[in-house]
Amino acid sequence: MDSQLAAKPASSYAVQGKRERTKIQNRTLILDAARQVFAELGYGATTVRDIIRATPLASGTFYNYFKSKEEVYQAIRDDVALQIRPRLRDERIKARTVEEFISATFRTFFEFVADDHVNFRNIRHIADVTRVRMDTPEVIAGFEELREDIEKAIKDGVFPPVDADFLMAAIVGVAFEIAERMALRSEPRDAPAAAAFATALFLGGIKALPHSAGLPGARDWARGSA
Amino acid sequence: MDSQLAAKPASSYAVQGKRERTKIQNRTLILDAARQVFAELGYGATTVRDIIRATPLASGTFYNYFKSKEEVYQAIRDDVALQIRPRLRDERIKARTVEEFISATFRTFFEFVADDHVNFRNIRHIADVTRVRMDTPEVIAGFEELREDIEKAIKDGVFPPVDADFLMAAIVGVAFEIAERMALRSEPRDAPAAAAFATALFLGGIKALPHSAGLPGARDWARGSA
DNA sequence: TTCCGAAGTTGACGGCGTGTCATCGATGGG
DNA sequence: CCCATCGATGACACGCCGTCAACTTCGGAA
Repeated sequence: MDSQLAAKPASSYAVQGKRERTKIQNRTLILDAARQVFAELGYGATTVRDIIRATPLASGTFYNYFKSKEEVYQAIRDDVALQIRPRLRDERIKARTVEEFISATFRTFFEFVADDHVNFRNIRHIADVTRVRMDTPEVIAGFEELREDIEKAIKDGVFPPVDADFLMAAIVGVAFEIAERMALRSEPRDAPAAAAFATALFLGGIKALPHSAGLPGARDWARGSA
Repeated sequence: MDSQLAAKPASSYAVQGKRERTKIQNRTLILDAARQVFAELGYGATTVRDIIRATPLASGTFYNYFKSKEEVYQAIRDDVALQIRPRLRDERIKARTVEEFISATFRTFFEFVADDHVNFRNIRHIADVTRVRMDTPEVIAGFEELREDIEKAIKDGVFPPVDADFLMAAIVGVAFEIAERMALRSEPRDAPAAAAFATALFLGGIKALPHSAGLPGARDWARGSA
């Protein structure tokens, strides 16, 4: 999307023209302001105007970078997803046992969340009472990576033949919901405790899961395509 | 659309004054229109004006019943929560074993979701790509009921002494996430399969959970009160 | 039956956020 | 040094928001 790979010929690698630099700077300006304002007002109450007002830019400029506040939010979430997905995948690929697979997944996730003081915590702490969770396509892609890795682990005999789709959903649900509870508890965040809990739950649980030999009906995840 | 029912005195017992009847009717009119419009446009894109336009009422009337579209949404969600909470609680109170507790919880929940063609499915099927989940106070109260019941079960020796808060979060996370996957799969909804999966996971998992004798740090759920 | 105060509905209005676009200043290749 | 192009700017037209004075309807009292 953005990127420094403008690949001029043999140029030194970071000194783009002023045009490109301002572009990156403005985008960053908007994203930082958005994080700030989302945290202050909550996602729902925030307007595009609130965001640009927290910026030296003019209102029209916003629309050169994003179509709406939703898109800004997605960009922020996608940032996080793109940071954490490779780490998770690396850990899972290394796993040779169920224990390693599950434990690495949860440890990585909860450590990341506990360390992340910018995105996760602030944005989810919405004003008033209602909670909101929004999964962007990039995040959903992370879920599907997890499912694929589970399917591969089953094929390799690391996992018993369970319903990979449901297992993925269960892991995701537990990860997010416990992360929320962990964040609610007083500082400092005890990521290892959260990881230990979730890991134990699944290690014990997976053994007990129904072995779906043929995965009846589990193959047809209705693709989003309407 | 009314008229000859003017007969007041000798009528059956539920015929309140016209004032009260219209009030109920208007509220219902708005809620039904909202369900409709949310399903059509998605929650985010819907405006209060869209809702009243799907109604014979004037825009000002809306605000005699709700403060905002958020409040309408909450009312819809709360309806669902208030329907399902007593059922869940009844089932859990009857439980004499871990197995009964977990199994009843998931069966009740997934059956409810599978049967509910009005609220759950339509509203959650937001346009485009992003998914949204919003928990109203009434829903959150349901979560806390579950936690209380777990705590009671621990005290009664039905459950091992685990972290009730995390266990509640895990159950909630799995329930919602698997419900979503179940809804994505092709008709008909296989609630028993979903319930079987989730139940097995937790039955196996709870045995393996760390026995938090003193629940270090688990006592201080930061209350929402700011 | 008639009357009147209270309850509730109506839609126009001022204020604000939205997304667009003509204008203009800055940039950088020739 | 010049000027074509890129992108920032902010005014504008439009629509939604929440309010409120005027009006309609209801129902109790005489």
